[in-house]
Amino acid sequence: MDTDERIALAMAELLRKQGYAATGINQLARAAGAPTGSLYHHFKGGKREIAAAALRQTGAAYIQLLPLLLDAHDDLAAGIEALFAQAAEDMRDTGWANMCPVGTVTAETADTEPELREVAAEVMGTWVETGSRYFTTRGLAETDSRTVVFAVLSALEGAFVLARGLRSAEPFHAAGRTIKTYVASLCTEQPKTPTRARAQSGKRTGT
Amino acid sequence: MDTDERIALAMAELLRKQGYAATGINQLARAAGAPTGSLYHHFKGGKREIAAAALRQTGAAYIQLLPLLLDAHDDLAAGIEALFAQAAEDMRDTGWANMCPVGTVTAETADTEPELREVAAEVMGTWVETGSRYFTTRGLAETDSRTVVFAVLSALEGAFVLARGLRSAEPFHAAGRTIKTYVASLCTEQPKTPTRARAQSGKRTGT
DNA sequence: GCCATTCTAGAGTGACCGTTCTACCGGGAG
DNA sequence: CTCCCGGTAGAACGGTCACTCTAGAATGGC
Repeated sequence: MDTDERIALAMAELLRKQGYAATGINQLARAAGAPTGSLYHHFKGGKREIAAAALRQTGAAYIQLLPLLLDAHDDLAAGIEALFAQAAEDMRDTGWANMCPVGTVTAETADTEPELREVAAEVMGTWVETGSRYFTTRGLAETDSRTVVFAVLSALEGAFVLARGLRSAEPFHAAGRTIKTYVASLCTEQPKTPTRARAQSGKRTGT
Repeated sequence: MDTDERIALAMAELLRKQGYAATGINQLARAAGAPTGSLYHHFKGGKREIAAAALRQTGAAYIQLLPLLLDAHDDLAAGIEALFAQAAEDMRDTGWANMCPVGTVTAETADTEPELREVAAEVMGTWVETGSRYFTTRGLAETDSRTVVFAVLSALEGAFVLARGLRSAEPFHAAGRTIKTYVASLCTEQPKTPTRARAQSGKRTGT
């Protein structure tokens, strides 16, 4: 694996566990198996640039999970509920540590580190864009797709926080059930096309 | 105002803007208008104890908003949508800075500061308990109340993060609409047949 | 062989961290 | 008056911070 990637990956791991301010460069160096000097050789911008790279890397990886998990379900609403159940399981398996670094970093640095906030906004923007495009391919109207992806992301990020604090999977299940109901209500509103059994995905029209 | 309260209030303000690790004792002393020594006189536990007090204070204040905002609406579902709209407005008015300190601190310290995580869990616990009790008085079944309060809290905390990063109120509106639909479905549904193709008995505004 | 470049390695630097310490102030009790 | 004490004030302390600097090892072209 590329050294840059290894550093960014280690940073992402630390960010989601303890946030940006609490993560030290020396701690990162230890975690990444690289001396301090190497960190600054690969990322001349220092801690901030490493964090930015970590956010971008994580953001790209996370959004891929959406079609990966949802394509397995013909019923979109049920798929979304399963997605939340999966997130809950991951969270529990990692000892309630598996926060999303983008959320953590955004919450603590939006006012103090403008560059990181912009990177976070960029990542979230791709989430919304990619996600709403996917939901459109699953038969939702464009405005509904956007609403659903915002609802899913908000509920996920929030459930991460609640679950992390309470050490309970309940937030995920509640959020999943809620959005499942909403998506189901959208599907029944348009009895035109049943839209069932469709497996094609990944094909995207240029923007 | 009591000095202890003033310190905790200033801490809460800093926590929700920049989190726990990035908030220094000297910065807090400046913000609270008290010298370092006074801080340690009032809170022998230092930074951690002040943060704990801030979380408890904020938590108690926040949960009071729930009945305060929802009692104004006869229609519970509409009230919840209004609650999210209100949160969006506050967020925008404060320059997208108005995070919930409980969420921020939980996200960044759950693994590194066990005492703070426990305080956060205690606060969230009272939110769930108080909130579900309130929803029960509004006519929801007990299990539904619990689901709704978890969904509302998750969506709110998540929308804070998304909105803070994107500087947009859209997450709040999407989350509000979703939960409104869910609550409406709880109020109107007593279906004997699981037919989904049929329109629900209640009226639904398209939006 | 040579040299330049890339990357590793970690000691060094000044600034700031949370915390502790000492000094000081106002006022009630004797 | 003196003594005490809750509270104010900020200097001092050891430690850690992000970052820089210098030196050495590895690599590729000639």
